[in-house]
Amino acid sequence: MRGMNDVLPKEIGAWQHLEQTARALLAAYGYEEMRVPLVEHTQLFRRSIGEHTDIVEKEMYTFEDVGGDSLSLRPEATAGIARALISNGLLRGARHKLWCTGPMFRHERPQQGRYRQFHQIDVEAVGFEGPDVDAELIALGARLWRALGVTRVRLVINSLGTAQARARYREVLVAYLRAHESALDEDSRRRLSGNPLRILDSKEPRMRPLIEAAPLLTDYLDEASRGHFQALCDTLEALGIPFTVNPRLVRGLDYYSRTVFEWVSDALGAQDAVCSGGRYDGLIAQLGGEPTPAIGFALGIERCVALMKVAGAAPEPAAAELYIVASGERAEREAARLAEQLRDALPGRVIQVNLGGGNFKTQFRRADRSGARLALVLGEDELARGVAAVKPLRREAGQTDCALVDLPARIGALLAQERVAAADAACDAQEVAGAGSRAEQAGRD
RNA sequence: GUGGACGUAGCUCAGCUGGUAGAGUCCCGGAUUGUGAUUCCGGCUGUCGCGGGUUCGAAUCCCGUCGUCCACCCCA
Repeated sequence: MRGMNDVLPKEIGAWQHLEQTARALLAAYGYEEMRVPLVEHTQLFRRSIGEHTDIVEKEMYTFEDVGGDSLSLRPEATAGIARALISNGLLRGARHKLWCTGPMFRHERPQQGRYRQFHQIDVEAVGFEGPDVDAELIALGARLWRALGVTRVRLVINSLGTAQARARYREVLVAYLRAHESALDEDSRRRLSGNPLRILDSKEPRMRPLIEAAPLLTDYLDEASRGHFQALCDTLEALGIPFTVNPRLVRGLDYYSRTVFEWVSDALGAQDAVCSGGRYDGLIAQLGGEPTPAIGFALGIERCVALMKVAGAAPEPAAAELYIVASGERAEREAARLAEQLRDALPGRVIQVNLGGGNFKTQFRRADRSGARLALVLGEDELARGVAAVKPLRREAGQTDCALVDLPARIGALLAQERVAAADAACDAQEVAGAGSRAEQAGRD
């Protein structure tokens, strides 16, 4: 399927590392996981995201179910979460810190970092009005990058003000753009009536001078929004989180108000936003719930994984630690028994027993490819003597016999030792690589 | 939705102005009948993306289609 990807075992390590890191961090900030359906009534998205947005106009997977209802695969998570809070009666002045993860669907032309089925981690703080929570969400993002070792991201923020302030600005902007209508490109002319603020985001070089001379939303903010934004900036500075204010950052979903932000990277090609969001103080009321302020963001998992790869922070899949080689019917049965015994004694260790027979050559080849640091050898000789041979596979050392009854303790100790050796080797390798890149850097300077 | 590049072995790719497909790697076997990773020797693998057209003859030229990638657009 176009734009739909398989995540293979080779890459799943990065996904799991991201998910586990985020899960732990979110729990530590007091956010609770929730899950909502992949499918909602089409109307929910039309009303929340906005009729004139590209997402609703041309990117939704919409279909009629057997009962005749128009349903859509969710193109984003916030609408579904807002709906869930309303329909489960969870508002009534309550406050919620929530998160959710899963696939989203948009029918776009795929390119780097943009897929038709993509995955997000979505974080929402509902019922919080002040700028303190805006700063907390951004701090959470900053901490996630640090925890993942992702470095090539920077924070861009802006304030859209209240709906009223934005409406006022919109009139001014449209008037300005109409006055220069002949200078607008085709896309911008189309957006003039539907979504004029998005014109400010245009990458068309011809449009640059016009956009730069346009009136700024910042100058039309209401006092309360201005204060809110200033407080956010002050808090970010106090937290030592660098940011830039981009008065032309507008976001493409209609429900945003006041604070909007994006974490962008120069390492992702044209799709440079890894994580972005903003405040949506009016959305819940608009969907029929009690007026409740809220803010949230979505992190693109595929894009984040790409950044982890760039940073060399994407872990390899876990290698085997012990591989059990056995030759002969009796030895194979004994190997299966020993493997289970070792799994009891050493939970968490990756123990693979040779499956499907094969001569010693074949089995040792498999042992090598499994990445195991130790091989346990069980043949007729060993069986007759009541021992198994233990052979290190990753360093020069002879194999030694070990009585079967002593195996759990012995293997446990040896694997611990091997782990230390592996960590040392990795450390050395990193130092060498580090020295290399430092040298390169010096060379460039 | 628009534009551009590209689809040849499991993978990375070569294949000239049309003459019926090749390298490296991987995998398998042997050297070594109880020992991997190295070395040497031998071997397997193809609807040349798919469909049509031009031609005596198409991987090669033309058209269509599907897919991948990149950019516009949009956004995570």
